[in-house]
Amino acid sequence: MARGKVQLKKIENPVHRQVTFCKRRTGLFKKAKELSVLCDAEIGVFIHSSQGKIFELSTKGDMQGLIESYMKSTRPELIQADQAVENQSMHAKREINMLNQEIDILQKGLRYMFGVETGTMTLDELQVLEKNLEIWIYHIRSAKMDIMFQEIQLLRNKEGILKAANEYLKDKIEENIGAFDSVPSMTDSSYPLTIQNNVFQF
Amino acid sequence: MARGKVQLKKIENPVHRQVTFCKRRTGLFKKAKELSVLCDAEIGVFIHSSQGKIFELSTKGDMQGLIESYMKSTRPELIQADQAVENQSMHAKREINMLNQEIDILQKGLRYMFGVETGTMTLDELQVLEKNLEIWIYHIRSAKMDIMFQEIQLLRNKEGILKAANEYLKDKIEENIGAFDSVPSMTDSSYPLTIQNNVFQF
DNA sequence: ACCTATTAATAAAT
DNA sequence: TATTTATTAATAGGT
Repeated sequence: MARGKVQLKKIENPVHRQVTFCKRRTGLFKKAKELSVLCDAEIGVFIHSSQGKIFELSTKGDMQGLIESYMKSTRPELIQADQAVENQSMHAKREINMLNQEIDILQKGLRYMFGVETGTMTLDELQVLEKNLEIWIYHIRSAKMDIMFQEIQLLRNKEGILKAANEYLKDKIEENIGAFDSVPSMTDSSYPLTIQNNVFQF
Repeated sequence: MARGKVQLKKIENPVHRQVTFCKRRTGLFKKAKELSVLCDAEIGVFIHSSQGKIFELSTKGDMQGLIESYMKSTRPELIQADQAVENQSMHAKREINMLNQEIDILQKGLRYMFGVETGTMTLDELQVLEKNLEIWIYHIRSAKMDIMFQEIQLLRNKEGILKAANEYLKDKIEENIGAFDSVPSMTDSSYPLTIQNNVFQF
């Protein structure tokens, strides 16, 4: 637009190029500002020059905010990813806390077990520990009782089944006395004569 | 720039404004592209129209990359913050791993102490555990006894010292009966009449 | 969307 | 880098 058309290709003369860059950059920014004002738009422009310099214009506030709102409207998934990372971080911290607590408990338990602590423990602490152990023993005895009771029930059931089987067999034998060909074969397992091994695995 | 100057203020007529927006936006992008080609620059432009639409131009690759390199050169601290978050995340994961390993070890130790898995214990295992706990309680009671015995000894010693002090004082008084000027002064602390408080802190 | 009178931008010279 | 000026490019308003 002046004293000769310009070819749309890189200006080879570096001085010439630098001058044009400066002028047109100013012009571009001016145009951007005009457009922003005339049409009530928010515009961000950034230019990386071939010499590594950066020039920027943002018509509303700072470029950062403009970029952010640009990102929000064009790449919402990035924002979500960011939030996901933060959530992950929070979750990790909570998990670390939980694990540390668990370790505390386990360490305390081990120290108790090894008796390492009894040397440096006060009378009161030993008292508390003794109490805890007594409670623990109480729970263990309860568990033992439960198991034993279950086993007794199981044995009673087995006893009932066996008795019924015996009754059945006795009846059969009486029914068929003197008629050997109608005795039930051994492959008839409706009433088991043997108890599965695992029944006795207490 | 044609058929009359333009005032540098928002165009009130919406139709007119929209037309101008369209024309000048095209012009701005064209100028940006020209500048990019002529002067070998990388340019990013984004426009938020008043109607909420977004128009963008990036002369090299996609806007995302342009924004990223823009961020890198203008706000390196943001990139660092980002890396810090990632480092934190990595670190948290490593810490969780370490803690989990520690828990494994501790659990193994506990299991070893009990000689069993705590989850599904059999009657026999419970029996062993109960025995262990009883032994443990026995040790704790021994420790308690030791402490109490030591305290009794301490008290006996204190008693001895006090008795000796009393004897000494009695002798002194008898020695010096009727000669009040030679009674030991209260500042003489060779034989304490008072016992330090902490002696009684059992 | 196209036309064109007019303004704005700017290339080259200084 | 700033100014000048001849020239081109952009575009406001009308169709």
